Amino acid sequence: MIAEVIVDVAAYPIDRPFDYAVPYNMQEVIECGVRVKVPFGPRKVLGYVVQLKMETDLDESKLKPIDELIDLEPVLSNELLKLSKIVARETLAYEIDALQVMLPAAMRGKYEKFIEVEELSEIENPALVSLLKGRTRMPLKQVTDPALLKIIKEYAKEGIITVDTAISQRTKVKTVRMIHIANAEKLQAIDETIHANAKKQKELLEWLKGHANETIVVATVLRESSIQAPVLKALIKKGAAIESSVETYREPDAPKLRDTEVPLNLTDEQRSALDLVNKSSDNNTPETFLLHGITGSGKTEVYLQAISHVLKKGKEAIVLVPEISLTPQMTSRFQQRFGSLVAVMHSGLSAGEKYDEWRKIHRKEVKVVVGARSAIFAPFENIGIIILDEEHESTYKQEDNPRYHARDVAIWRSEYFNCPVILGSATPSLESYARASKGVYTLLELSKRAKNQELPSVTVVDMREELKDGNRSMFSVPLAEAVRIRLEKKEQIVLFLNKRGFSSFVLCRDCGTVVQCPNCDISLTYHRSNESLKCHYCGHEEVVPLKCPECESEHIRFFGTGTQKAEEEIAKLFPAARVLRMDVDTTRQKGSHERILRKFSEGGADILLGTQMIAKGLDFPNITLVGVLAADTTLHLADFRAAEKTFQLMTQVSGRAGRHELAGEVFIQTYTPEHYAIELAKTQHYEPFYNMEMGTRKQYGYPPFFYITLIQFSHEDLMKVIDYADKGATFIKNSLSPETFIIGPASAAISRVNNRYRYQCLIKYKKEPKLIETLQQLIKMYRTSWMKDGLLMSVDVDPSSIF
DNA sequence: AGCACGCCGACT
DNA sequence: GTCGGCGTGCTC
Repeated sequence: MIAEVIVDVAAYPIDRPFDYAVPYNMQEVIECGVRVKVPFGPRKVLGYVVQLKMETDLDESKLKPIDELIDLEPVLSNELLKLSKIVARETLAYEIDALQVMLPAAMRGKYEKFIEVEELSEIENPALVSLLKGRTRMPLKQVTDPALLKIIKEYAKEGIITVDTAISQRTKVKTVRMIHIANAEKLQAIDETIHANAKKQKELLEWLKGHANETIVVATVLRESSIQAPVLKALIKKGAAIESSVETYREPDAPKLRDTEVPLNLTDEQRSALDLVNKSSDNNTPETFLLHGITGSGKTEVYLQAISHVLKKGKEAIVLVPEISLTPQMTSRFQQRFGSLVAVMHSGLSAGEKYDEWRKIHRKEVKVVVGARSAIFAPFENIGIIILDEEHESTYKQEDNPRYHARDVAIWRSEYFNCPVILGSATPSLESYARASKGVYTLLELSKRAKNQELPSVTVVDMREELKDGNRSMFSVPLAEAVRIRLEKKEQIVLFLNKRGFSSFVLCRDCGTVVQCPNCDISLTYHRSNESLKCHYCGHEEVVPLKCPECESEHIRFFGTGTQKAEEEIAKLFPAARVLRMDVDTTRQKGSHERILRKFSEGGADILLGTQMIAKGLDFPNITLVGVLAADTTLHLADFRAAEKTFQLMTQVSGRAGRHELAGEVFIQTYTPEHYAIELAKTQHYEPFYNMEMGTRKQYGYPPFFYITLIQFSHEDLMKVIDYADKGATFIKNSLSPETFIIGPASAAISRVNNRYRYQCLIKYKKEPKLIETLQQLIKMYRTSWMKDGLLMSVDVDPSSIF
């Protein structure tokens, strides 16, 4: 028997299956989808069995045998193996990367070299003898002296020492030690053999007698009997109990309320949406629905009941949410409805916890997984529904290899399992809404809020007028007044500012110099906490200059605002207000996210000030005012999705206000109130924005009218990057159809990062059957020759941003 | 990617 | 004379 194995080596010529002989003793147990340890050249590596066969094109006597089976059961189903091939091809990634992304990081191979000595007496070197301490096997990394390494090499040549690579998981299965206590007669018999002096043993034995035939965790036994471990050990030796290790899970410590929530009554709109989804699931059709529901319209309830429906049929469900909204508020709702049938996967879990959640899914102990992007690869084998909440979020696109989009994977899996997909959003991506309009997806509309509350009233404040009136604060007069009123009424306020830190740049008022990063083509950001200037791209950090580095003027000023500065200004304007700041800097610690939100929900603060991360999912009854301090920050990015992102953000943020009994009010401060993304966010009507934005996209040839692929080049040498970018663009031009547009190559928006010059090239196409093949050839040229010259190139099919 | 093999300068 | 520098080439 022969196994095709994809080995854990990400390199161009290795990106294909290698054939291995399956030793006789493995033939009965080996299956596709198990991990194996195989010899590869002079070393041992981890690999995935992707195919079993009886014949090979190679000289069969040259095949090496598989060294070891790492799994007895497949960790990847045939469906996932098939999917990995597609993901690798469509995203132009290595197949090994596509395989690894489907499994928790804990299961990736950890390699450790060991030296093994057959006959210790043959080792004469005293340093090595003392290091071995009588062991015949020790980790090679314990040898630090380079001279000794050389000696080991020599011993290895002579065959006295062998070097062996151990491959293990990064994180092990957690086990607890348990004992099974013998029956009463046996305990009595042992009792009679124990000497009367052994008081502690007698004491423990009495305790054990009270628990005859039971299986108990060792730690519990010791605690409850107040006896030390050695005593128990002695009794185990005498046969009073049998000790064993039992696999267990690391329980994420989030408080779990289970099975306590019941389905809510549905509105007519929710009901008809649910009926359509259930019908498609009953008919086993792989239909994709776009659930377009305004904020507060109760999309989650539709998800919950659609899941209920498929669970009743014995099928499983995957729910994806953006990482940022994977708050306890969201996940506990699923746990309350489905109890212990839910596994949760998010970045806050440790590697071990993620691994445990994965094992629960793999063993079919749960039926629902709620998680971020990578949960789309949950190892279910009978999926009944897949849901992507906030489907427009760019976090569904992975930014490194394999650059897959969870939405594409969801649709592929739904076709395999013949089940529906729900894409849910208040502000769908243009791509999805366009597909729904064309009938590719089925559009479901929720146009009313579930509790019939009014949408909050939105006021756009023109900050140019404020400036003219002499208000140079970051709070306009109307917003400041509104804040003051809420503070008086003891209602809560959310303030949104899409920029962390303090100031965005440092400018000399005499010569106009902006302090730049020495390695990148970008200005430095001022951080108040340690009085430094930082580059957010390469990590460069320097002290704040007191004089302009160009003209030595002392008139240096900080411009732009971040959350840190906003916090200070609030303190000045409203000294009595209690403020909670929530951004990357205040949520770095594990659990701080939850802590801040809990404090706010318990009324521990009046104002929640934050970035992106407060835009979604918050649902607190007492929030009646939302203020967007600067709506323009996302609007002027050099990206075709800038307007869409801004509209989505404004709508999402506004949706935080007045979700319950109290009416909500929203203020949006901007320097460009006439821009349609802001103008139309006022009414929070999606359709007019969609129509407007579609016009722009059509005019400039962007998605959804064209597909796009972005190719980025970078090199330390400006001339070389231009040269290679030209070569690449020319190659693509010559290979693709004449209807396809090649934009560039042109310098990237940030033309230099970390001392590397950046160029990029955009491919726009409507239909391009040869795209993947062409890109494969381009990558081949890059990997076989250009890379050696110091070039870095990346290919991103359907990039989330071209910035 | 690693690792071994192989062919040329500065040291015991 | 040897140790070791990293160029080149292969991995079932």
